[in-house]
Amino acid sequence: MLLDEPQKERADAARNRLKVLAAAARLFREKGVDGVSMDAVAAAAGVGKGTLFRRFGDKSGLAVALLDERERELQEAILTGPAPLGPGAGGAERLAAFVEAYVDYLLGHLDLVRMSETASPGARYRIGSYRFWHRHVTIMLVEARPGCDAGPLAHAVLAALSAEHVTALVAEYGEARARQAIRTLALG
Amino acid sequence: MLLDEPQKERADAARNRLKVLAAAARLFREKGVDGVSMDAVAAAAGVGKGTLFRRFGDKSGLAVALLDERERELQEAILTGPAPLGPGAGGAERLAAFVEAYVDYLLGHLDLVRMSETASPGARYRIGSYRFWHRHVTIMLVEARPGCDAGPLAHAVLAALSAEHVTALVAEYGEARARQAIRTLALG
DNA sequence: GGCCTAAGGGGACTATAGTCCGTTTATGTG
DNA sequence: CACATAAACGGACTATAGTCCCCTTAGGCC
Repeated sequence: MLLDEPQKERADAARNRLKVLAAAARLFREKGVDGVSMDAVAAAAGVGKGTLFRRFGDKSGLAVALLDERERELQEAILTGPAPLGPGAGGAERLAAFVEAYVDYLLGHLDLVRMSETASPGARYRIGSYRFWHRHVTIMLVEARPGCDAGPLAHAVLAALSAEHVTALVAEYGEARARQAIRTLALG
Repeated sequence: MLLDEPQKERADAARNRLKVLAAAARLFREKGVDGVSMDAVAAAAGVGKGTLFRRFGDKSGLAVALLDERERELQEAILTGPAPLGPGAGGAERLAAFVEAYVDYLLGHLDLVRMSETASPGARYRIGSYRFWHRHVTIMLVEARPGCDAGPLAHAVLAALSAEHVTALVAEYGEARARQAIRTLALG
């Protein structure tokens, strides 16, 4: 028994998972996130639709899997990286650093994040990483603004960081001004 | 030529429009907004699918049409009603009154608003009423917080009022605390 | 009233997400 | 190595949003 595989995954399953991720990444790059159907992903990966859905649940699950590595980097940086994003700085400063880093991440993968958040109603709030961001922002807010109702306020901050909202801001004001506006928000 | 019908609508078209709205309102009330297909609406109204889509564009268009009357009431109250919602009060006070009134409207029709905002990607920002709310909030912010970047900030306030976000807040904290949190937000 | 035309009507058709279930296969066990 | 079994596979099937285009009809005009 290998210690780094707590949940055993059958060899063919692992192979197919990699084939699907590679095919999906390539298709999305070539044709854009919209304009690629799940059938097309399955065909390009050389697997059946059943396999695709069994493994990733739905279209947003596929997007989440493709974003996974980038998300983990950001989460690592928050948990154990250098200040001000990581531990060591004050709540307000860490919060500002998080928003900055999250916007970088978001603008680099806007379409994919959008797909992960909007594929099904309420999908955004069920993704594991959303709960991570929410928890982090809540803790930073408690430190930065003692006495505020941090839980709901953290949701509001994240609402301004939703792919849907940021997409609209970028379309209306351009990337630079949109970024500045979001930055201002988190500090206010 | 009737003066209150600037765009002439044929008699059969008007009849069918009313039949569809009545059938949709009934079905949504009986079975919930999810769980009613456009086919079902067309069948219940006794019209073809083509007619349904020709008239309302898509599912979010149907939701918008059903919400139209309530929205217009709120818009009237803002434009010509008594203060503090209508003209006469200061920007901060009017903004708070708007948020309060909007949350009332939203919680009363959460599923329908949600459908109008999420039926297609970016739908929310294309609806006429969104632009009305945005314009109003922007003007109130300019008055309440001179020098702020009011346009993007107004979008952020409205992001916290999206059906998706409010649905999540209500699910997590209950209606009373969610309402209080949103109220606090707009003032902060 | 009869005609003409543009708007309206309707249902077959397409595209796509997601489900179901009979078949295949990887892998542990004797 | 043969076998058992649980997991994985895959493609036919369903549900539903939205499109297309041919047919019907309202209503202006003589």
